[in-house]
Amino acid sequence: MPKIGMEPIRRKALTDAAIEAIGARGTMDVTMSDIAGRAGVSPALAHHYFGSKNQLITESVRALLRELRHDAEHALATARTSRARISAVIAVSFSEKQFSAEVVAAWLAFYVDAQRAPEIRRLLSIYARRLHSNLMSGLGPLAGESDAERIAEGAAAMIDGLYIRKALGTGLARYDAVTLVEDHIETQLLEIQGRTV
Amino acid sequence: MPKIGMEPIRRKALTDAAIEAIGARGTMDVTMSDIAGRAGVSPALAHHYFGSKNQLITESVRALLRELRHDAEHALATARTSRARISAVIAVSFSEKQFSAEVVAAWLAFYVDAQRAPEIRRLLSIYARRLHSNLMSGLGPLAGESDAERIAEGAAAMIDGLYIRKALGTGLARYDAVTLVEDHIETQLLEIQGRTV
DNA sequence: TTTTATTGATTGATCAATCAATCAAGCCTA
DNA sequence: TAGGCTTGATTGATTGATCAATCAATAAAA
Repeated sequence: MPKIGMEPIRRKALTDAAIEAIGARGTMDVTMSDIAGRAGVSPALAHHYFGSKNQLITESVRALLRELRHDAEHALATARTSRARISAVIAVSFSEKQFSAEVVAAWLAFYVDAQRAPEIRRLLSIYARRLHSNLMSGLGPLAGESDAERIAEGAAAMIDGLYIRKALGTGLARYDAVTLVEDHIETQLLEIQGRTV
Repeated sequence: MPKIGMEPIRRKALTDAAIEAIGARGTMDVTMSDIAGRAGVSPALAHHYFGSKNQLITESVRALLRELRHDAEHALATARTSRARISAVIAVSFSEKQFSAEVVAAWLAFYVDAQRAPEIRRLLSIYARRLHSNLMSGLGPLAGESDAERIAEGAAAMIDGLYIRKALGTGLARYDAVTLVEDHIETQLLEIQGRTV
């Protein structure tokens, strides 16, 4: 059984399993046993590779963020206009993968864990800044500095809020969520035009 | 020491202490010891009055929501116009008390706990519906049915999102948060007027 | 003396973390 | 190329700490 070069395979399986477990329970309090079981290994092996539960969790968040960044970069790369960039950012935020009940639940759990673990907080702050700057990359050319900032801030808050509501089960469907954010931005941009024309 | 009629006093002290403890740690994993200590009693007494940790937590959420409803009702009662009703709802959501780091952290922790405890989920759903209907009480007279619904949905999501960001420490100040939501609603209402006039 | 308030001590369960032991692959050397 | 040596992979069992929950006991009203 023991083949060489297992490390990267096990690490990936374990971080995936951690997000899966946290998403399924909707809470941070999953056991190493549960996570390891989902990854098909013993709890002891998880400790062997990650040293502690905390480090496994941190690596899992890092992996989730990496994936999200990858998706965002890809979506932005294929957008031709500023307006299209904005829509791309929104579409990624509400993509099937990211807006699933499981991932949203894990996401929310991580937000709470950030209160305790500074490294998690740091990672989530990076996500918040990235969402903001991605929105700004589309809004910048379409509005003045302060207007763009304000619109981005509102849109980002709305996106996060729609996530929470999804986690609670009272949330909107993906399509409606996208429409709501798009409408907010569209209306704000229209109002700016009306002001200058 | 043992005086008669202590029960209501202890219950209040314990639910207050629970929110305080959860807010301070930013997590649901506070011990009965910690909560009881803050209330100045022994852990055993907390069990005596509430039966279990779960019930104490549930009662604490109920108390928090009761307070929020009370504030909202009071603010709405003194609002003269529809527009003032909207502002009143926003003002309560971002009142000094509700938007403090501690309460926001507790709030977020409860959202996560809702995944596990159906009763908590039920209570938070009630809050979400109430926020929505409070907003609608002001928006209803100012816009058509479907427009009002849409604007309320967006505003509610934005409010929740601003809460999350506050919890993460990257959030806006109270004044800026209020301004952002007010601006969203104002701009949406203007756009509707422009459409019909 | 019955009832209410209150606690210290104990129990039992749950877990993260550690450790010693096993097992198989490559690798070196005679 | 056969036989040992090393190293990475893996686990079962154990430890130690933490807590919720229980209980028996005490103390003061009424």
